[in-house]
Amino acid sequence: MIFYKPKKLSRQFYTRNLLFVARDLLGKVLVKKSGSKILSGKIVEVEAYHGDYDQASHAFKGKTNRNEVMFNEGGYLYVYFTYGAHFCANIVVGKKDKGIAVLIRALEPMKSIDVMIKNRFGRKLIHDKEKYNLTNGPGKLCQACGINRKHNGVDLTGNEIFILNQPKLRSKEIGVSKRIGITRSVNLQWRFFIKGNPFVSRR
DNA sequence: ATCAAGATTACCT
DNA sequence: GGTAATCTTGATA
Repeated sequence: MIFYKPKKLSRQFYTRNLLFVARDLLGKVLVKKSGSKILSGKIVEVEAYHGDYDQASHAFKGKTNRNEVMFNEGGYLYVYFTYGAHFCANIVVGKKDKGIAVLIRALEPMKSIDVMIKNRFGRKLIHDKEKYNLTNGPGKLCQACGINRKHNGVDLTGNEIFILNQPKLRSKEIGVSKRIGITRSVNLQWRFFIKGNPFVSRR
């Protein structure tokens, strides 16, 4: 039996090439401390956004009040509010002032699932299949984990929110597609997901 | 000051 | 598969 001791991802992990970081984030474990509880989930779906030549990126038109965290160096959390209702969480990637990030689109819940259920629905699960509706979307996973505007700019090398390393996936385990819900730069194949995972937002 | 768009979701047929 | 809900933001005047 081989034991794999998960270690927190370092600054160095995040400051690499965007598409490498995006793919490598699949299978890693997002951890958020919430009072005495520790919430966690495996990252099963992500999308890459680049500030320079990607018109779908919030950073494409340069730095604004909303997106300024995207211009940090890699390893910070960029959280934005959209459609009057939802927060979405991104991992800032690359060097300072680049405006590069990876959107976390879906998690497979692991720890404190009871808290996620309460955050999402305010009640216990009625149908067993509802567990697949907890964190299978960028807004849903933020609601489940209690991620909101006050987490914008959090340093992922700190202790409040961080990501644990896991063994790298084989490329045959990773699916690739166009990104979802955008209207510009739609042809970039910058969505990555774990093939066959039931918590991915769209099958 | 006003306005249109939005990296979504839930609910409808 | 279609669409209403809801409000912040950035752009324009």
